[in-house]
Parts: sequence; C-alpha cells; structure tokens
Amino acid sequence: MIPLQIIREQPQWVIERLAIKNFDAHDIIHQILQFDQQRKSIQFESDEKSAEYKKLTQEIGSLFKSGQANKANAQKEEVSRKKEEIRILQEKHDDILQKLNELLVKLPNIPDERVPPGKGSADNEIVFTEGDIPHLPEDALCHWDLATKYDIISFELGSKVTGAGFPFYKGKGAKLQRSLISFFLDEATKAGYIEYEPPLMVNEDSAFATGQLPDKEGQMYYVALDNLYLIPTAEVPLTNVYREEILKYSDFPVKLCAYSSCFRREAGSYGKDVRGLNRLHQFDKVEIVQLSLPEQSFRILDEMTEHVAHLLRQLKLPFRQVRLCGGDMSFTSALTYDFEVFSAAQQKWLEVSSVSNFTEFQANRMKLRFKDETGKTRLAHTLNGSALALPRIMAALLENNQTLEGIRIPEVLIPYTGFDLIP
RNA sequence: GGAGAGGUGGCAGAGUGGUCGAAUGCGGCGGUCUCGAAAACCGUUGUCCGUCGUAAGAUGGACCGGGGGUUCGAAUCCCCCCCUCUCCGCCA
Repeated sequence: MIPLQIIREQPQWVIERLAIKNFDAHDIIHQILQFDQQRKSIQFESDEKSAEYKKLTQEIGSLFKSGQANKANAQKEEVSRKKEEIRILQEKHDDILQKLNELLVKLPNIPDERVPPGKGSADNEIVFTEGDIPHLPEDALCHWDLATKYDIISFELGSKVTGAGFPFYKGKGAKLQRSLISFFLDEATKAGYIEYEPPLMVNEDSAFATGQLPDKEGQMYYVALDNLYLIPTAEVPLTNVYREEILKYSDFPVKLCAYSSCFRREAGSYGKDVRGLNRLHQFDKVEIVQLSLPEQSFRILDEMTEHVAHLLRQLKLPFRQVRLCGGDMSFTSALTYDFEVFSAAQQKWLEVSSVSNFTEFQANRMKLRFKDETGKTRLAHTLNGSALALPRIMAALLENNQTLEGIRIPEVLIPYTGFDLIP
C-alpha cells in the first residue's frame, strides 16, 4: 500500500510512476484525494462533537454525585441527541474510510527509476550473463525423460496420488533435493540470515500484509474449514514475523531465511511451459528476507542479488540476471531482479529466483515500523529473494550435467549427497 | 473435543460503572552526584487519526485481545469470536 502521505503530497508524480507499470491511476488517485478530504472534515466535526459530549457526560456524573439527580436527568436528553449525531458522523466517516482503503489497496507499488518500461518479459533488461552453456549431444534428454530414465522423479505417481503438478522425488532424486535445500540454507546462514522453519499455512491478516490478498486470492490454496491459506512462498510467514512491530534503529538489518514447501494453484497455466518440473503446484524453496532502513534498501537489494549469483556460480550453472520491466514485475515490488538458469536440453532460460525490494509497500500494509535516530516512527523497508527455488535448479542440473555414465553432481553438493553420480 | 481460569502500557502488575490513557514496580531515556561507573535522587517514557504551526510544539478525538450491546457514562456489566494457561480426553 502506497502511504497516503505520498499521494497527498505528489499525486501527479505517483500517477506518472505507476504508468511505468502500465497502471492508469488517474481516476483512483483523484477519488482517493476526494475521500481523504471528506474523511478529514467529517473527523473534525465528529471530534468536536465528541468533545462536547464527553464534557456533558462528566457534568452529569458530578451532578449525580452532588445529589442533583433531577438536574442530571434533565440533561440526558440532550446527551442522547448528541450521541446520535456522533453516531451518524462516525458511520459516514467509517464508510468513507473503508472506500478509501479499498482504493488504496488497488494501487501497485511505485516502481523505482531503474525499472524499464515495457509490457512483458520481452522488455526485461538483461543485466549480465555468466557461465558456459554446455554443448549436449543430439540425443540429450530433457529432465522429464532423465527423471524416468534414472528413476529419480515420478510425475505419474504424483498424478495418481494427488494430481498434476505434485511430483514425487525418489531415491537419489530425493536425496539430491534434500542436499540442495541444506546447501542453500547453509549458505544463507553463513551470510548472516537467521534460519526459521515457518508454518505452511497463514491466516488472512498475514496473506494481506505481504500483498497476496486481496489481489491474488485465486492463486493460493485455501483451507475453508479453518480459514487458512497455504503459503505460496515462505516470504509470507517470514515477513509477517515482524508484522505490527516497531523496531529499534539498532535492530537493522534484520535477516531471515527459511526453507519451505510452496503451494500455488497456477490457475490458467497450461501448455509447454508446465512440462516436467517447469511449473508445479507444490515445490520447495529457500527464501531470504531482509528488513531494512529506507536509506539502505537498494544497497541491500544488491547484496541479496549477489548472494543468489554466488549460489548459481557454485552450482556451475550458466545464468543471467534480469531487471524486470514495469509490465512484468509484481504488484508489490519497486524493483525486481530475476535470475534465470539455462536448461540445456530444453534450450530455455528458466527463472529460479526473484529478488525484490518492496520499499515501504508491504511495511505500510503490515504496520512494520522503526524509530529513527530522532525518535520518529517511520515505515521500514522489506525485501526478499528466492535463494533458491528448487525444481528448475533440479531441471537444469539434470539436463546440463547428463553424461553417458549418468548425471554428474556439482562438487559443492557432494558433501551433502554423499555421491557424485546418479548412474 | 470437554471443564475451568485469564487476556490491561516494553515487561510485571493494580484497577469491577464516572474526573482512568490508566496506580505501583522493573526496564528505557534525560539530568543531579562522580575522575569515571554503580548506587541514590529528580524528571521523562505508548500507538493511530484530526486541527493550528515552516518547525519545535500546542490542542481535540480514538485505542485496556477483536467485534457488537446495555448505560447519560464501560478497562470495569452482557453477548459473540480469537488467543493463552491448567485439568481431562484424543493423538504424530
């Protein structure tokens, strides 16, 4: 949620910035300003009446105390009238406030100056590409075929037991998966992130705070009986750890990480892109989250992308860093870098990480604040990144490392797997 | 799931209808004292939204788990929900 203050002070600027996200905010902003004015004047009126009302009730109190019950009773009628007036004003006020909030919630975060304009992924900017693209023989297999050949992942079993998009990992495939998780968590911990094991379901407030609700309601699995949502990413529970908190200046930076399964309905995704591990309903991910001082958040964003790049280097996967354009970035983000690895058999770049600075957008929703040096309460900034999402890493590892003898395991993972080859 | 107890300021903890945003203690911050520190003493110490003000600040309103109700008046009484604790049941 964009702080109302910003909209009041520079509405035109907000409209211009949001245009980068292909969002026409003109009407909404004007309505917001109108409602804001109305709300304030109603509050002024209501506050004045409340003050009078309070005084009257206190007078009645002291009249009763001094035994002047008759006088007191005589005043009751006027108090009731006042009370009714206040009630009506309150109702109006709350009604406008609700409308105002409904509009505010519709506005996406303001994109940073570096965000390029554009409609979709074709307009993203490649920041750099790194690593050698392996040259596979003609008969190289895609990961879904390798999965079957080496009996390490079963999509059929997943379909039978649950449904499409819920694969089983098996034997060395399962071990490799677990090794990647451990490796990623160890790297995050080394980098100073505190490890959490979060709940896999969250309540409505949490889902709202990070921006999943009301916007992406249909993307989450919902447990109706208990009114809980399965998390689409550990970002949700992790960032919500600090919901409604006021941090001290010295608490920063706050760094958290977590491994979790992630659940996404992916309604509306079909076709080639969803083949194999490319797009799943349930997948594993290690997530890093930071809370930062506003002045430092973009520097921290760089620190986080560097962390991700370092992971990919260690896994010896060819990758590129991409700066998302306005049309491709998320509702909540101010600046996002994606990382894509090259999956050599599919001949495709696959997104394995998305690192974003949400500036004060999430913090505003969740009232995550801090006291600055002068003692003033301000909104913190929140950031997060995948470090990393497992399935596509797995896909690229299988495809890129296939040899006649089997799948080679990257060196950094061998201490975790205990084997260097899936034969 | 059943029975009971309870949710008050950063923490502990008083407050059971009126002047309570809320005693007191601890902690935090500022000061006195000190070579310095501790102790002692003094002062200060919540959040949100208005109004006035460039600002510092002044001032009004709201908030005692959340929502609703009773009453001229509610932290205090009633109802619903959420959460915590104790006991019983069930169980990885």
